[in-house]
Amino acid sequence: MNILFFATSDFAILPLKGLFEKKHNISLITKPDKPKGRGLKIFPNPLKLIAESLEIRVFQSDDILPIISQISFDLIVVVAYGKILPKEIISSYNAINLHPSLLPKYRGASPISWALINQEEKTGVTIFWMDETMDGGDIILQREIEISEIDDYESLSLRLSEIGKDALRDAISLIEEGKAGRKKQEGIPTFAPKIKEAIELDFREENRKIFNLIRGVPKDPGVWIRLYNERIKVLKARLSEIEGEPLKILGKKDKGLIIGCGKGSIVLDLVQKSGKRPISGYEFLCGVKGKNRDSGFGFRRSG
RNA sequence: CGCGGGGUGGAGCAGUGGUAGCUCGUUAGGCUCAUAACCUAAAGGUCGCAGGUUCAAAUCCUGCCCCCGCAA
Repeated sequence: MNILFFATSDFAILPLKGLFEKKHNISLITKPDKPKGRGLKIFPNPLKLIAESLEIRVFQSDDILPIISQISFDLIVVVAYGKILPKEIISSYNAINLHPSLLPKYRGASPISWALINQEEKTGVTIFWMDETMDGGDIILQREIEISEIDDYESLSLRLSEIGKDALRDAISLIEEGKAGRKKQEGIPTFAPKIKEAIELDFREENRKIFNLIRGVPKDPGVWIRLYNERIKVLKARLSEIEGEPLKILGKKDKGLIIGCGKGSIVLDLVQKSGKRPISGYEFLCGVKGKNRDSGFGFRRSG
């Protein structure tokens, strides 16, 4: 099948490879490389690099209408493209979308994060026919997976990307065989807006709630706390049942630091100060001790 | 030229011109009650690299390399 593949983020890498392995004839349309990061340099789009290594045709432009008119294809496939497709395209061609949630739950840009933040027990992927609504089209198929205690944004993204790859291949097979259905979305839609800014954690909250934010928000933009007047990014953490005052250091577990919450506590396994590389909670404590040696912070022996 | 922080013994940090320190770890010993938090002692550093200023530089100046936070 001749497929016009719209995708931009890493989430689409496996699905793209999956279609390639199925010998589909693919053309990739991806967003242009823009200056980003420190120094505003231009970094190559990883998806583009992979497509090029597979000798897939790549088109990079925001102005897609002229591109489409010069390509012949049977189906549009959209996976984490990062832009809304023009209505005239959706209404003129068959277009399907791979979305990492069990629609109609978590329509929008950050379904994986919000499933974790809201402590869902399961999530999944949906392949649906695109229409003018946002993620509201009729469903071809869905696949479910369980969310585990140790899942974080990265691990869940990877797993969803893996089953998304299979689901997409199966959906396209169904379309080729003329067996692809159109099932209306059932249930109350919920929305998963993009998380644009780093989130400051409030340790007066219950540990569970804090933990869900730490695991659910992607590293960019990430979550942080203020400790000893420094902005500390929290990269990895676990739940702990030890009780204590919010933000108080209660102990050490492995290399992590146990911090009290409004209820229960959290083990900070990996943190990062501004301008520094990531370190364990324990390493963080070593430096703090030196700096606050005389300022009465709570690491001194209580006798 | 988007804004900014940093490279100091194994780890995390302090130290802004005059004998290189802290916490942890390590090693040896003591004690044995110790959620990270007992006591004593020891080992361990060409202070990112190269030049310069100075009687004297981790500390000031110049160039280079490397790491990172924010913002977009």
